Amino acid sequence: MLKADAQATKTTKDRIIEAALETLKNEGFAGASARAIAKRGGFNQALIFYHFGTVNDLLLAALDRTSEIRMTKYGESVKGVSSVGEAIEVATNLYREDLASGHITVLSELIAGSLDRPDLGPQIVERMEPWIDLAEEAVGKTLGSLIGEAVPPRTIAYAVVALYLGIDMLSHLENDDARAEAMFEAAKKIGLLTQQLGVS
Amino acid sequence: MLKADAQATKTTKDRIIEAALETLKNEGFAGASARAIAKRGGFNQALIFYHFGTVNDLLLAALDRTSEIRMTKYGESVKGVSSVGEAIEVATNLYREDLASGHITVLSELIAGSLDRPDLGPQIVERMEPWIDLAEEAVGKTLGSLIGEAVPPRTIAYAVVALYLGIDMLSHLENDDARAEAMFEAAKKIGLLTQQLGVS
Amino acid sequence: MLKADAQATKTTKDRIIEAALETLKNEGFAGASARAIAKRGGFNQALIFYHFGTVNDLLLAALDRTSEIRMTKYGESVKGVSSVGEAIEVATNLYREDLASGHITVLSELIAGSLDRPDLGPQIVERMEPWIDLAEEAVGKTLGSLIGEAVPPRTIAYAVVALYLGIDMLSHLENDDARAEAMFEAAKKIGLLTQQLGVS
Amino acid sequence: MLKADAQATKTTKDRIIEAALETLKNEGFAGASARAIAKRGGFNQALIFYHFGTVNDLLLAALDRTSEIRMTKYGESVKGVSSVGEAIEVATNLYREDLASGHITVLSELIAGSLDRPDLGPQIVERMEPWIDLAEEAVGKTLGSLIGEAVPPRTIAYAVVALYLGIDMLSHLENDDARAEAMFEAAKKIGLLTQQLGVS
DNA sequence: TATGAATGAGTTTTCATTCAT
DNA sequence: GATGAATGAAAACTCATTCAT
Repeated sequence: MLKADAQATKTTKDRIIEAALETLKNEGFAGASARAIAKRGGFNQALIFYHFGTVNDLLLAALDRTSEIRMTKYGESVKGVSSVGEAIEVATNLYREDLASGHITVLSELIAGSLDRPDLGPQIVERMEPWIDLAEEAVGKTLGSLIGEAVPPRTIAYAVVALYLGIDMLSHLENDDARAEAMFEAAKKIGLLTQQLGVS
Repeated sequence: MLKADAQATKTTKDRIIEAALETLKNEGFAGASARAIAKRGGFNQALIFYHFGTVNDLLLAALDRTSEIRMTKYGESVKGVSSVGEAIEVATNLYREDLASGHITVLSELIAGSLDRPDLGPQIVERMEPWIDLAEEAVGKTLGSLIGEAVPPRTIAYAVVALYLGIDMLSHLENDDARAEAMFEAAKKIGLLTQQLGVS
Repeated sequence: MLKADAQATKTTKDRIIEAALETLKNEGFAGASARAIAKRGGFNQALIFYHFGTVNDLLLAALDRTSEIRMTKYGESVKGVSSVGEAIEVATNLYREDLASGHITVLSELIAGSLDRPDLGPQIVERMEPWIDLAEEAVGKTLGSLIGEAVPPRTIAYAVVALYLGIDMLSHLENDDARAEAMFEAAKKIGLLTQQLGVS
Repeated sequence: MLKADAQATKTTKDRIIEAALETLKNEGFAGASARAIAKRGGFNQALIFYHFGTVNDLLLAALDRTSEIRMTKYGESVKGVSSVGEAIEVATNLYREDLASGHITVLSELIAGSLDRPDLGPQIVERMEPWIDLAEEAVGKTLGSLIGEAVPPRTIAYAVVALYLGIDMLSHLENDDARAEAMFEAAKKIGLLTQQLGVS
């Protein structure tokens, strides 16, 4: 197997994964059938099964891809954070990117779909862990002693992730990110307040 | 048609709606086919189309039913709230009921499914408005001037709803409400802190 | 449900079963797909699943049908048998009918197919029992003391059934029943011989 | 191409044929797809088409292989036979080997499958001839004048082959060779009887 | 009001086979 | 010789929906 071959393989798998991601973002879990994905990607349905075995496995591969990309960006962004204000700014920017790219939508659609396909559940949980770890790290960095003592950072991280999911769903539902923007603006203000008060 | 007939009709519609809710809770949007609903409810598939026209319309009727029930409880609970601490306690209790009853799951499944069936979207939005109104009312009652001036109550209400959705999804995904409980416990502590600090 | 309804139902199921039998006879187990059966019968594929659930279940229903018809004829024919000569004549006639009607072919195709679909096996075994019982009865009636003491009638019955299966397969394979006829002729002669010798 | 190459080729062809035989024995004709065979043998699907052109041709090659092996053993065993008793003993032993090795199963699965793939039929017939010849030879050696005059040995040979096929199918169907054993025991007794009576 | 029957398009997945390398 | 990739057709089965009764 030459390098050219390997690249060709990767390219096809990539095309399939990308088509799966696009389908998930645009038609949701219930619309992400092999046929729909193949049509969107312009390739033969059977290729999905050749390369991924089952639709479920393709969907998980798509989640992996999306997580990986997201994780890289998140990791970089979190590094420089040290205050609540910065954290909120970073979170806002990341969220905007996520909303635009559809990363969270993919996640929320898969979570919703996991009710119908129970074997998806544990695999999604597994793939979310590093993300929550990262959120926890960021929270730990910025949270002062007062709250930090009262509330474990991991719990806050979890709440942040939950909030992200919820905001993304509502934004998609309303086809409008005005409310999301309002929330981030509010978060900014609250962040400033807490800093002034010295709470954090 | 006598009253008895009308009641019989209502009873059948009720059975169908209940079966739809159960199916939505247990198998998700992707699993809520006419066949699956009819099987769960023990009635003929065709009844769904006779009474509701399409599966989509049944699903919306189910959302109506669930919203109505929830709204009644929420309205009652919100009445007596006047402090942040009380609000958090009430919210915690309501959430526990919601998680147990599956109300929010129905909602989040429908929101996720609305990507695949775009005509669902606006109708869900419409049905969510009163709920957000209620949350806004509760927030307005408890939020002090400081934050209240900085952040519109409706935005906070929106965030609360988003958080609810997200927590419910994660709890279902992990098949474990430990983290949700930890969040509510944390909220309680933060509520106490803010009261002590006089922020709210 | 009126009688007309019941009959209409029965008629459709009948048509499906008959199409399945024809397909099994003409295209074998490997060719008896839902599509092929529906095409032969001139009805919608989905009807098979509506009425029988799975293709396997339809195939078993077809075996039931064929067994039932065969059993009736066999039962009548066996009644009047008392000597080896008569038994062989009856067996010859029955075999000719079976070959013409394809009854045994259906059976042998299903047995062959049961290797691929293991759950078919036990259900075929079950359906064969009464047939072996009948053969045993016939053997018991005609076998004299000499052989009868040495060999249990059921074993001979089993051998007869096995021979039937084998002859049918070979006749179909060669698309020629000359050899089967030669065998029955030979059986006749041997029967006469044994009678002359007083063996049976 | 060197001898080493030729051998390598032969080895691969052998591996494919062996995998085909195993698949036929374990999953039947309907389960003997290129994919299933390749998986069982641990080689690439495409090799089947490279070496044999079509799946059908591989299946026939497998039949050739099995026939060849069987023929060698049968030929050796038949040589020493001279009485009915010996013949039955030899036949019993050969059958036991066949059942264990699956030789007859391969044959009966292909015969059953030939209904679906008519071009298989004549080729199987062709491959069976030498086997029937051998059975005829054995029958000729042991059958006395009395029956021998009345019934052509070839007809008896044919019946023996048919019986073998039928017994093998039933044994596989029931997953139990008790009845086959009972038959051979019975054959032994009948053989003794005929010898005592001087029939053969 | 209710239901069993029916259907055409859809679902996931496997099929035999080809092809470029 | 061998292989990974690719494909169009076919597999079993389900979908939402309609219709006659």
